[in-house]
Amino acid sequence: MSDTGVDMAKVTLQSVADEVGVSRMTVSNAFSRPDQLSKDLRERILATAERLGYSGPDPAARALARGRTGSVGLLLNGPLSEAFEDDVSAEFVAAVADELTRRGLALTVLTPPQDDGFLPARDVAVDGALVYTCDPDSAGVVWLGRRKLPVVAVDQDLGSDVTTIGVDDVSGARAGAQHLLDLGHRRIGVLALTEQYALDPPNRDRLLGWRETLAASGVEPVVARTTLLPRSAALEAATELLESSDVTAVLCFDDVFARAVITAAAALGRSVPGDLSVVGYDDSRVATAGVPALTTVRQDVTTKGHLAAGALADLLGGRAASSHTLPTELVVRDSTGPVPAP
Amino acid sequence: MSDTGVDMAKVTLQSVADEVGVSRMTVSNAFSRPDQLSKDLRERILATAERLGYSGPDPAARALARGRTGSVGLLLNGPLSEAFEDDVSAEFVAAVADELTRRGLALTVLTPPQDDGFLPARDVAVDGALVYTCDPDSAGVVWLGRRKLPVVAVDQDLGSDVTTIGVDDVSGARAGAQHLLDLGHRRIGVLALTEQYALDPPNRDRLLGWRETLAASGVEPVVARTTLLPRSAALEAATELLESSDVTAVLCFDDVFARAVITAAAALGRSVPGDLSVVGYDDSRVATAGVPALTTVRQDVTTKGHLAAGALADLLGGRAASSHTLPTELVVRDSTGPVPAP
DNA sequence: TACAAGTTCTGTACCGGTCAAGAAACCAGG
DNA sequence: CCTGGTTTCTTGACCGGTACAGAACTTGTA
Repeated sequence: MSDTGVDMAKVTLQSVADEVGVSRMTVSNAFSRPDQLSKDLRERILATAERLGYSGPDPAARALARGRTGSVGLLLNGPLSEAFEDDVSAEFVAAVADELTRRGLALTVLTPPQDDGFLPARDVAVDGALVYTCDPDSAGVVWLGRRKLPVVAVDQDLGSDVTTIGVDDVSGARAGAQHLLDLGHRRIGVLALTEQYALDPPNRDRLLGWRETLAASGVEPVVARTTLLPRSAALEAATELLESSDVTAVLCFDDVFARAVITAAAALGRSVPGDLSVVGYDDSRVATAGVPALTTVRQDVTTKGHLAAGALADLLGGRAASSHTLPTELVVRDSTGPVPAP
Repeated sequence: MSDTGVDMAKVTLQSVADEVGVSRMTVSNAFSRPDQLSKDLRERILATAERLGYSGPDPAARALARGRTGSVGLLLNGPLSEAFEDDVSAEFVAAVADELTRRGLALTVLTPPQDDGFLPARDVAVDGALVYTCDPDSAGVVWLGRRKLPVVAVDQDLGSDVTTIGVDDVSGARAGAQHLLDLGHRRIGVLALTEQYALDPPNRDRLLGWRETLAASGVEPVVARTTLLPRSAALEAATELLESSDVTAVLCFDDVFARAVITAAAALGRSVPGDLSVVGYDDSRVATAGVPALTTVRQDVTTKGHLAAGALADLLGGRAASSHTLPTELVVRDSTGPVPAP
């Protein structure tokens, strides 16, 4: 009966089964559980399927029947541009995707809702999700909770019952601050994220670490705040910080901000590290890409991504997943030096 | 009967319906088509659902019943690291995700297969896919075809029946080459991707544009090849190019390579643009981030992403989608200058 | 030779929704 | 009071598979 091969009507498991003359279940097994039928019959079924233009079990139907989709969500806050255009986030996403693939899972980006009634965190089929520095009260996080999906939190706290992968930012920040103190700096500036990120753990913890350590030496930092985007914002904030205060060193939320401070300093005729010391954070690409190479606090973002993806995969596989706090390490390069002579 | 609110047994549409005393379909409408029932009843249903801990229709089941998942795939080649850690790709992905969200769609990254039998392009439920510079013969592309999914090709050719969003790289490359010729350069080097990317349209077209234009003036370029990763590869290739030839200018596949050439030149005691002219491509962040600012060929990656996502969304919505070839524009900055005196 | 232990394949019961058409109640106009 | 158009809710079929418990045949083995 079957003719051309590429057909007009929809080709389903059933149609292949009818054509071969076996039960639907057997065809299903031919695709999904090869050990359940004879090699001979299986090949016959696969050949017929090929001829009929059947491309294998429909993923959506399979997802419903099996109860899992083969894809996990990644919940990000803010505009995607922030996540993808930032070196550190991008590296994290890449690491997550790599590890997930290795575990047999795809990655679905659960974008924050925009205009209409479509809310990925509520409406897209995923087996679980990674929550990356999101507001715990945001719609996305709340819906994932309602759906009772397995979740792994990254760089944030979602409660003690949620597996969490984090970085010891407080220690990292402390090390950076102590480094400046050791070099003799006492008038120290800080370039952090705006209040809007007050609860964002990285921002909060780094600020905390700096403040604690500086306070222990009786230093009260001059705090300037800015946003990740637009990129020009950091430069403006840095310029203002340098113009309005007489700090001899600046601790920055990340390496990009550190570069902005260096650029701003240069524009004001001050050189780094001669006239001003600058400490970055992350040890991302830009830390070593420019001149001078940045003194910064290194965190292993790729490992963070691997661990997070692995933990979620474990959870989905019914295995236990443990939380981790990754260490940080001060890397001293060329952007910091002793206090300039008065 | 219902007690605590958070229940043990699975809560389905049916259980909510039973509790309220209406048909299952009515509950479905309460969530998916509010205009199909009285406001009063709808509120009662929603309240009951809330109390029972029902978080709305199951996405997987809905996907099967409706025939669409609400998510589209993005097929990338090579390791994800290449896609996400490259500024240009990252910007593209961000633009795609932004536009998709606006259109009520989520984005699923269809990673290339690794070890086991899991192949996202075949096994993950999506409504359509974006194919971004992939080998047309790769498993991923082939499976998307078998599944007869709506597809939009980006920066590559998948046949005339496939909607394609591309960039006029040939013209862009021509402009870059002509610029060097106009400055008087005759010994010109080229830093392209390795043969493995021979069929990659951007690489192919840029090479073509350079060659054509240079040939028209009787110039045969010195071709060096390298890979995107590891990043150090470009620096090595650039160094070798400069050491083994006496080119006075180099045309680069992208801005990152251009920076590598400049760094290599500096290490060899040659300054840009005094001793050597360098032309980048893309006008990405690194083009203006360092010194000197790069003369480069600008392409609008964000628009490319918006167009691609929009075209796919149109296709899924049953609308026609048209192909586009985006223009390029030579941006002359500080990395090119006249031929140095002999 | 006969019984426990594989293989192979089949039946039936879901998975949790949505669609399209129909029935019941409601309302206005003639 | 009857007719036709709405609004509101229900009915049955279907989306395209998978899980699990047998049934029918082979085998190994005592």
